[in-house]
Amino acid sequence: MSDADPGLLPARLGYLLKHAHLRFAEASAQALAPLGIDGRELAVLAVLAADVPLSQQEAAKRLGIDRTTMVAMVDVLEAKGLAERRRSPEDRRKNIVQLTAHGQEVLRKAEDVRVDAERRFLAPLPSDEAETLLRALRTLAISG
Amino acid sequence: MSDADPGLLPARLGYLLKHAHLRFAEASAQALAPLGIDGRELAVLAVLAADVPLSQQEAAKRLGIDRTTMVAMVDVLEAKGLAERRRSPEDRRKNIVQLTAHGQEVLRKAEDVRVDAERRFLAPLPSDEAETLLRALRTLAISG
DNA sequence: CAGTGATAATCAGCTTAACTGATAATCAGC
DNA sequence: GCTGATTATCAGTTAAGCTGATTATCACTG
Repeated sequence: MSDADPGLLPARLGYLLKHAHLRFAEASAQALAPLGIDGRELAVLAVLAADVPLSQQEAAKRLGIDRTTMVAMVDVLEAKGLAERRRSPEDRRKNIVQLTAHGQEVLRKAEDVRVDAERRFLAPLPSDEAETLLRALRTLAISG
Repeated sequence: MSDADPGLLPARLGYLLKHAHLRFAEASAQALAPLGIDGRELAVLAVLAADVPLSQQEAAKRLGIDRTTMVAMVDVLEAKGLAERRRSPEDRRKNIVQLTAHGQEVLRKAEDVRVDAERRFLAPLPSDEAETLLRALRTLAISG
């Protein structure tokens, strides 16, 4: 979606949140493209890298995404050789999903890329304003 | 999409922007529901209420949405009796879209509802923080 | 004033990201 | 060993947006 003419819209909170997100998502996607993943895949990789190995449904819950969406995400991560399913020995209904060595490597690089993309995206703001933005978003996004 | 467990995610800008937007969109949709419109329709109504009458494509540009999306939006607004198409006398390719009396009435009420929904959504923030948030979002969303 | 190219609205169809609901395998408790 | 819950999966649906083609109209050029 392209950007609107400036007019009455900049006053609308919904518009601002939506377009700030769209802009960041685009910047982030561009930055991650050389690594062959997108922002959603990075988020899944990061969650799967938790100290404790997670089943698909546990990982989905941590990410706030649907169980069926997680199936598709793991499908693509597996196809890219970044993660692997294996049946849990204790509960054979569960798939434990773990990063491959390659997946860990990509995650490491991708986190650097993400941090840098966030820094660049926030660069137009004075640093105290950027901090306040993050704090406010945390309040609003996380059961605020 | 439901919310995630708090964990490493709150640090991620993309996650915060996305979920802040989702939360507000939901609150806004609920608040507007009694008026029979959603946030996108309200935005279109507001743009169409501009002093100068607009063609579909002009309105679409101001909103930053696609021309074909605007066709569908005007379809539903017309079906709800909130707006009307008429051929422009000067350029018969263009549809001038104008609010009906009912559309203006709904717009007036809906703007009050929106302002109130924004106020309530931002209520968890100290007021200086809310102001900074809006300023920062404006910078980031509008060609920042 | 006929012909050519651009522009406005529309339509059909595609894409993406999410969802719901159903199914098969497995587990836990009685 | 049954019965009911839970896991992953699949099929199909929804929503918002897009692209590309079509039709009508306009503006310009010769």
